[in-house]
Amino acid sequence: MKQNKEIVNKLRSSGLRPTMQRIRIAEFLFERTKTFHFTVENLNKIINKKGSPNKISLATIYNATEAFRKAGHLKEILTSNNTSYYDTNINMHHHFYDDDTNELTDINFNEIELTKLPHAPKGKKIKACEVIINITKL
Amino acid sequence: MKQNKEIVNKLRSSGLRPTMQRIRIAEFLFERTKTFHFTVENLNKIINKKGSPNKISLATIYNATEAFRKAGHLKEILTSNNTSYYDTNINMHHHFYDDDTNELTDINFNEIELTKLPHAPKGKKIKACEVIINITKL
DNA sequence: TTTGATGCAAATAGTTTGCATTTCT
DNA sequence: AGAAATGCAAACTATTTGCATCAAA
Repeated sequence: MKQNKEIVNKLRSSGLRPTMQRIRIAEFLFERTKTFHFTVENLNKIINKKGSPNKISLATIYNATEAFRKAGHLKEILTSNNTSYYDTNINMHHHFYDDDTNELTDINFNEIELTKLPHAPKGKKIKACEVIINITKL
Repeated sequence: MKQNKEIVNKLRSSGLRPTMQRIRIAEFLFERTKTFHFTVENLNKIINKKGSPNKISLATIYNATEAFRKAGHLKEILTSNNTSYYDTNINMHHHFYDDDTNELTDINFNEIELTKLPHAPKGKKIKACEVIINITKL
């Protein structure tokens, strides 16, 4: 098996066994400079595209994606349709949501300033905070 | 059929035929002072709870909810799970989303202050702006 | 060697669709 | 009458689960 030290360490240090499948998926997702938005179905098509060596089962792709999300390597994106979207950009950032086309676009976190936030209800703590700006055509 | 003038007018003035089913659903959703958050499945259970006179089919509840949303009487709330949530409060406001229980709670508009916003992409205008604060147990 | 991960298929959840029937205008 | 809405079941899509097998620690 090809040993990609960096990826193996990334997995290992998040408590994930570096299996062949996870390594392959992680290489695809994390060895890139530009942010990548995807659904599991997308990822499956790409990973298992014709000519790929060994197929990775869809269930495993779901598992790996979920494991990466739990480990903080992926962020789940809010949408109004019933499909989970993931984002390789785990930094805090916000989105434009186009009401006409249902498309999401990133907004850098420093383009928005939140100066007042409520307290979390008792027994709870704030984990994340996202702003969604709905846009429509003029 | 019981004739609820106010509800009938509300439907009629949004171009929706005031059918028995729509009137019953609309009465339940809109004749209240407190905001109500729901999924179609929730709404179905409530509308068709034991003892209810005539059953309204699930498909009709989906249709009516979507019709009300299109007419601007309901707002769809973005979440990261794969279920559509609706809100009877169509005014601009924000939400806590409890990652543990999947529950939504309103945050008054004035409890959050946004002091800096990006410009809308060209050809688009900002229509609304919402903040979702994810919370978890301590 | 034991713990966790994978693969497959079957199950489930949420939502949509097709079509005959009914209701509104 | 004509258009639109309803009800039901079947279809569909995204996701999860059960379980036997397999790989990593």
